[in-house]
Amino acid sequence: MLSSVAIIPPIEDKVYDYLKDLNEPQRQAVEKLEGSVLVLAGAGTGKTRVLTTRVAHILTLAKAWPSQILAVTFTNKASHEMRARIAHLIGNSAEGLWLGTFHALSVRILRSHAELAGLKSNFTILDADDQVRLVKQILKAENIDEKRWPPRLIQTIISRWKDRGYLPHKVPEYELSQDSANPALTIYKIYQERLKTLNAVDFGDLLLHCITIFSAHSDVLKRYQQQFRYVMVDEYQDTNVAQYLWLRLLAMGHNNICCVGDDDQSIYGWRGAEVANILRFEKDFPDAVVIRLEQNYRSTPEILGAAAALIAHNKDRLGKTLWTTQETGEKISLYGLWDGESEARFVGEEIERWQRAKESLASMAILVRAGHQTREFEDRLITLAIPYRVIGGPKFYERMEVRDALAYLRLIVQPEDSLSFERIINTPRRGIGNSTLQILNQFARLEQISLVHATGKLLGTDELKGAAKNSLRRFLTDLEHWQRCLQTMTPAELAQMVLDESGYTQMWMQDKSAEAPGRLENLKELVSALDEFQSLGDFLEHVSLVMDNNSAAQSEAVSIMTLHSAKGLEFNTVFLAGWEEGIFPNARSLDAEAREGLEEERRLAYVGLTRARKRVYISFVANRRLHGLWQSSLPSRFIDELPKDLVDIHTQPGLFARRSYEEEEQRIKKPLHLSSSALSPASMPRALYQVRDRVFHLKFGYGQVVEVMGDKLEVDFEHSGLKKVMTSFVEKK
DNA sequence: ACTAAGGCGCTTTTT
DNA sequence: GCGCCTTAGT
Repeated sequence: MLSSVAIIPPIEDKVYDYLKDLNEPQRQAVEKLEGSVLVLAGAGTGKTRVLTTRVAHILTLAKAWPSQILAVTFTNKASHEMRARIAHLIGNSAEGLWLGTFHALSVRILRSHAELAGLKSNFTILDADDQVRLVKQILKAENIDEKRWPPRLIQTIISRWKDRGYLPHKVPEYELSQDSANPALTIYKIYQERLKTLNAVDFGDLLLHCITIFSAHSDVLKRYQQQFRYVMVDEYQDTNVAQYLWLRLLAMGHNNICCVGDDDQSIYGWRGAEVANILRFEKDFPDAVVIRLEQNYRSTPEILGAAAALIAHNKDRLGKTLWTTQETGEKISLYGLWDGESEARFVGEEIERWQRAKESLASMAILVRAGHQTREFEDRLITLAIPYRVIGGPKFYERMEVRDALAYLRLIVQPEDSLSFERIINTPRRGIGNSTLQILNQFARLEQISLVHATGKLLGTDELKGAAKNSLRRFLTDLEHWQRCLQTMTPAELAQMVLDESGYTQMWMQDKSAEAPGRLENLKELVSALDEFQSLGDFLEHVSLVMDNNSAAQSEAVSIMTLHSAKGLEFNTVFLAGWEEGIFPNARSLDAEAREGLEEERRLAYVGLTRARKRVYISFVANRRLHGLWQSSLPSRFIDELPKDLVDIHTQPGLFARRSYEEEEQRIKKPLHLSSSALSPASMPRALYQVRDRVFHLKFGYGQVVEVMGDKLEVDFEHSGLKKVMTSFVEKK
């Protein structure tokens, strides 16, 4: 397992060149190799550079072999980037590094000790979609009302528990007290059992199984602890508890751990990330040294000043102040507009303006809070014939036809994978309907065997009737045939054959819909992607872990994406659109845990601002169509948090003349903003409200009318409780 | 077993 | 406004 690659002896006068290019704190972070180090790296301060240089430094000083370095990232993209940059610094002597995402590294460990977790080493990795389907099955089997307990919700609860390191028997009491009827824990237990029979794991399990193995088998743990002399972690603010535990266990041997992160850019709390991990670092690692990287190499002083003032409103932060030697630049441009359409038109015009000024389209980005907001901008850019790309859209491996094809392949490699069986047993149509599937499922459950196995057994009985029986027999014969070909054919050949023989290709060829040609195209692409792999197994693992977006960098195009996907990127010109209360900060983030939610939204705003090198536009509108209904909206409170002297306001005073958000709430009776004018779509004839009506409010979210008092309503909001609101601020749903 | 129509819900997303 | 998912109807 240890790499046998020799370290190339350093050429004396070239050795430390890489240190000369670093600023003082960066150099400290690179040279402080022993003990625990937390590098607080603000946006644009060169954190990737520090990490890669550090790895290079360890290897150059021959402090460790590549295989003794564990470098963990959060995304595949980041780990590829890091690998490339290390290779650039020191050449191929970096081969053998344990560099990858938490999940990829966990798979590597888990495959070699699968039996200790009750798995076979060819286990499948389920994605979120598979998980939901599994939960759904369990809900059905347990006769639990799917309306009351949506599978999606249960899946999220289970995943959050896993994020925090809770196996079913470890879920603490207080987690359950909320609703005594909450079936999540019951489902969780069954879910884990089902995973075992499926010889499958979900993403959370990858970490948890490792932790369990390490805790139960000290010899295994010790081996890894001795191996990893130096541990490095990128984006530490995004780690969850399970990842923290995993790291601690592995780093405890030599106690040389270096975590790089930025608490101000922690935006994945809703996914289980714990800012607390970074806030507590000094307590968790007692001898810890904290190094702050505060010199920013990206943005103008105006942008940094605005970002700093904004983020200063957060309480839970370690605090740092970004500075730059850059010359004065442009102020933040703030635009208030009438509605979403005019906002899109405005952004389009500015893009054209900068394009004429010889700015590259690729250096511009439109950042929005939620995915659905991209559409208005897409529409506009299409009419203007400005090339654009939407980042983070539907991914190749998430497309229906690709998932179907993968299900076939997974079933061949791992016949226990009953989820895949169910997915494709009637795709294309084979006359296997719900009733047949029910019989199979019942039998499989009873006998504790896989669906494939159950099908085989049932074919020898009279349980199954004519047509269904025949096509099932046919399917099993095909499957066996394909399995035999595993040895003799290349993965690509096999896949092509499977798609043809199963009738799947034909199914799409006969389909007259507009998407069909594209789907066939995708299937072709899938087959050709297989060419690069030695075995089907290798490929399937690649797919489940490395859901690479593969959006080949089309050169000249404006980027449109959510603020979340923008983290880590930078652009000359950044348009921050839709800065309105309820949208950004988003209403749903506010109601759950008001302060934490708001602070995370503010960090998102901070991430947005700090993406820009030269200039930032912020825009908000007075009227927005949301869920098909017109809503009047207030400018985001974040706008008030920007220093007035760094902002150019291009807006009628009426649209912006507002002191503070709280004041506005008080004065809600005579709102100043334009939407109260008679021309506003929001003031068009309004539905009369009745008790028990379901309503939506931009700030408070969804709720039910409790009392109607003229133009005021008392509403019981789902997350914010009882509130009195004006009818003009809610919409009937 | 399959299709068409109606209801509901609706932030962010990587692994 | 739209897409997904369930249900009812053939």
